[in-house]
Amino acid sequence: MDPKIFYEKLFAEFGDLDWWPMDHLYHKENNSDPRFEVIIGAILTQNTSWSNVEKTIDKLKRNRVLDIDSLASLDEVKLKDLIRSSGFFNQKANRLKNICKIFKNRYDSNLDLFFDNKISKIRTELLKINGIGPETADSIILYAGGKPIFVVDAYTKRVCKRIPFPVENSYEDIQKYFQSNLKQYYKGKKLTEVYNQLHALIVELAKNYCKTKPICNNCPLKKDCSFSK
DNA sequence: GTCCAGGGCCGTT
DNA sequence: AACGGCCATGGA
Repeated sequence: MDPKIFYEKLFAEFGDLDWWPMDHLYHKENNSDPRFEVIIGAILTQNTSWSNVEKTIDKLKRNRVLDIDSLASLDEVKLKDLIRSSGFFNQKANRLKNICKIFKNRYDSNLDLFFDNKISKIRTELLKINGIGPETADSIILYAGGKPIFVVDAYTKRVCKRIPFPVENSYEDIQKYFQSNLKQYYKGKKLTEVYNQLHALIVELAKNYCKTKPICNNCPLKKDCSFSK
């Protein structure tokens, strides 16, 4: 299936989502850096529903520790308790503290310094950090850094396998496939928005139709998909 | 009670 | 390189 048709059919079904997983965070009164909230959210939401993460983010805010320096120095046992609702709290607490220490020590707690680099350098840097794999790194680059990179998640892989698209089911291959195609089709448009939008559309598709147990009946891609046949 | 959620790490083959 | 076990809570 042509990625452009794919994009357009999903857009026709779900519309302009202007989807941003941490959207609500931007409209609440708080004096913290929204980019940092995105980074923390990206770690916390690993294999975890966002509703569970919201509780944690709110808790961190209420305790006024949702900033690099506070989390870097916060007692780990206390942190585990604060993030409990996000699951995997032992490893996540450890990883969060480690990440904050890195931003504090290497970038003087200044995210401008960190994001003021080329995407490839930022990505390499992120992937070296314990607890940050490809999807988390790319989410941080796209949503916190506002830089154009296409995020591949479990939903994307599932959909790619079922349609199917002519790519191997590896992260990098799928990412390159969509990036090169979308770049070509949407010259002139802001790639950050295109990648953001397509990811949002895929999530909607996967949540509503392309579930673990797919509901193919009214799927907008029924005619294009080989899975249900 | 069971399933699943927008992963990543580590040990084993 | 690929795969399985593991980590943990909360909502459907």
